[in-house]
Amino acid sequence: MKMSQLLIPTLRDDPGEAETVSHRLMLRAGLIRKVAAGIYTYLPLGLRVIRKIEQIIREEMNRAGAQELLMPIASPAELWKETARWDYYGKELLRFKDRHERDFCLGPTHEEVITDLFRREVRSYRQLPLNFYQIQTKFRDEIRPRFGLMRGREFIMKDAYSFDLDEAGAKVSYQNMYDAYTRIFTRCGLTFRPVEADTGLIGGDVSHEFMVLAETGEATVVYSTEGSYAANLERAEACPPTEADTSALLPLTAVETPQRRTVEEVTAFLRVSSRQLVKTLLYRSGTESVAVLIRGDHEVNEVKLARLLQVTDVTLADPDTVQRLTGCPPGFAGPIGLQQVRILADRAVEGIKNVVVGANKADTHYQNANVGRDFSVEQFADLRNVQAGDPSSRGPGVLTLAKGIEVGQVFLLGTKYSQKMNATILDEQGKERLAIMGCYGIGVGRTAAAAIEQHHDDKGIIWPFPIAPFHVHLLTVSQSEKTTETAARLYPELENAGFEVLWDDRPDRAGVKFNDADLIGIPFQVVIGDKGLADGIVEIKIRKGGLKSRIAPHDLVDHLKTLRLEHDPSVR
RNA sequence: CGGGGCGUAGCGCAGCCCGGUAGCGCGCCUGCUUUGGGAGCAGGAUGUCGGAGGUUCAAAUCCUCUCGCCCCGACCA
Repeated sequence: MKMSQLLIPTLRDDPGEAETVSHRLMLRAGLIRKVAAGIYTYLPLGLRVIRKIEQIIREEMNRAGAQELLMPIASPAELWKETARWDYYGKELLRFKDRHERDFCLGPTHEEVITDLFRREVRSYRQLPLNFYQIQTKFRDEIRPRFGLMRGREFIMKDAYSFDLDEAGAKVSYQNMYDAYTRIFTRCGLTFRPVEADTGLIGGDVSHEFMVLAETGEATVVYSTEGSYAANLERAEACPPTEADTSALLPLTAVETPQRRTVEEVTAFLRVSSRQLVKTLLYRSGTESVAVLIRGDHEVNEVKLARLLQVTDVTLADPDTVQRLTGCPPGFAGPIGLQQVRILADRAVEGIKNVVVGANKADTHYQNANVGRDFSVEQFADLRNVQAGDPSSRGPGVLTLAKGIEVGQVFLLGTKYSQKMNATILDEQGKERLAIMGCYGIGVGRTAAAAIEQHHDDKGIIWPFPIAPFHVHLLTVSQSEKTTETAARLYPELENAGFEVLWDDRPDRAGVKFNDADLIGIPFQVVIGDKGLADGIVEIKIRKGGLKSRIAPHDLVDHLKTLRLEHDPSVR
């Protein structure tokens, strides 16, 4: 295509609204424009990238035996009420009424709609397994959309749903999708890592997230230095302490700790290690309050706590609630004499002796408090975030933390939706059985953003070949007839050889074209100008690495074909 | 939801404190020259100064309300 005829509004200055690399470059390279917070138009160049990623997804989903369909964006409240997610989903679900005052929402995900389809249309186990997918616009009214396509409110998602007769079959379907995702992200040129994940609002039993490792990632990934264990921090299991504290129990003593509230202040004041302090945090979930005991150098993992309590979320109690439950202001809560609430504790608290705890009295702590002797704990559980250097809970090695962008997630749902919506099928004995489901999502725009996060330099984007908007950026750097004629001859030759070519035929100066080309990041740049033609050559620059070579025009196509073998895995 | 910041030409910004009727750079349009890493000269167009209300002879500027956007946080006692 000719650049003079495409809307590619590149920007010379960084737009003020963008901070992260991918957001900035997507705006500067003319891929997207914002319409409202978290809502974007995909410009021609951006859409080509999106379509490339979608195509890879389609090919791999089809190869995995999934079938494509397309569900509506708007869905009626009735379906969501069947699963109770009409209430559960909260403000993220964008609701509206039609002209008859009937409730609708914009689909943030499509378990309800697909399960409804399934229960109406599928009767027999003979039709299973089934896997449906769509690539479609989703809407989630996020609390804080940010970073361009990374966390939008409206975004393109590939979602797939599998239906099996039994657990074993569902596991095969799950693994099948796991493998397809691995192929998809590999083909997109991403460095990623599948990690064990929490299931959140979608629900279910088993889940993995596909994380692209990048500093700007919003998720924290935990992985073992030597073993294969990897998990989202929300999920990562902490090992119980291995060494038991064998110290003799010392007598409990109350000490004054005026104005010392935080772990730092109290431990500094009492000159003890933060490992010798046990903090008492009060949490609320719905109507219930619980106290959580955690070692001073650890952090509570609220996802783990919520799962233990079997609720969707927990929040730290506000100061008034703390005052009411403990009789003291925040900073001095402790387990000794604490009434009215259940006391839960992280496993790391179980074996330590002679600890510092709050005294439930302003400006006072206890020293040498001991579990069993001075207070009791209803249940010990894994309730903390793992830390770098902790031993891996499975396999060898210690844990390392890194930031990651979640580009895909797979869930084994079990019967969560089929049960609520009564999606049954007849088995060999003619008995009705609930379908076992799985669901599988990929953020298409986020995948593009993640690719930029991983592949860029200070000049601009460096697209991996398979998802680049074009393969070859043809730059004519003179306006002479000779140059134009050469380009006009090479352009169709390249296209006939299977290259997608963007020809910068604009009457701008060379510098402008070079800078735009580097910004846009098409893998191969071909420079045609009078200087080169006088020597009988055109120039090739590989965007990644910047390697330049000079080549006779009639050898260009063959040479690029050879280069493509190196850069495009799909032609290997 | 809480905190902070920002809304002035397509983009990046100045002007605001101290009121006097809007400016700079880039981009855009015309012409000439130039033409291999963001050209030069000359001429030109473009703003309801986010919106509403108020104060004033006079408001981008002061006051009140409101909308939008960006960033951080959402309580670790």
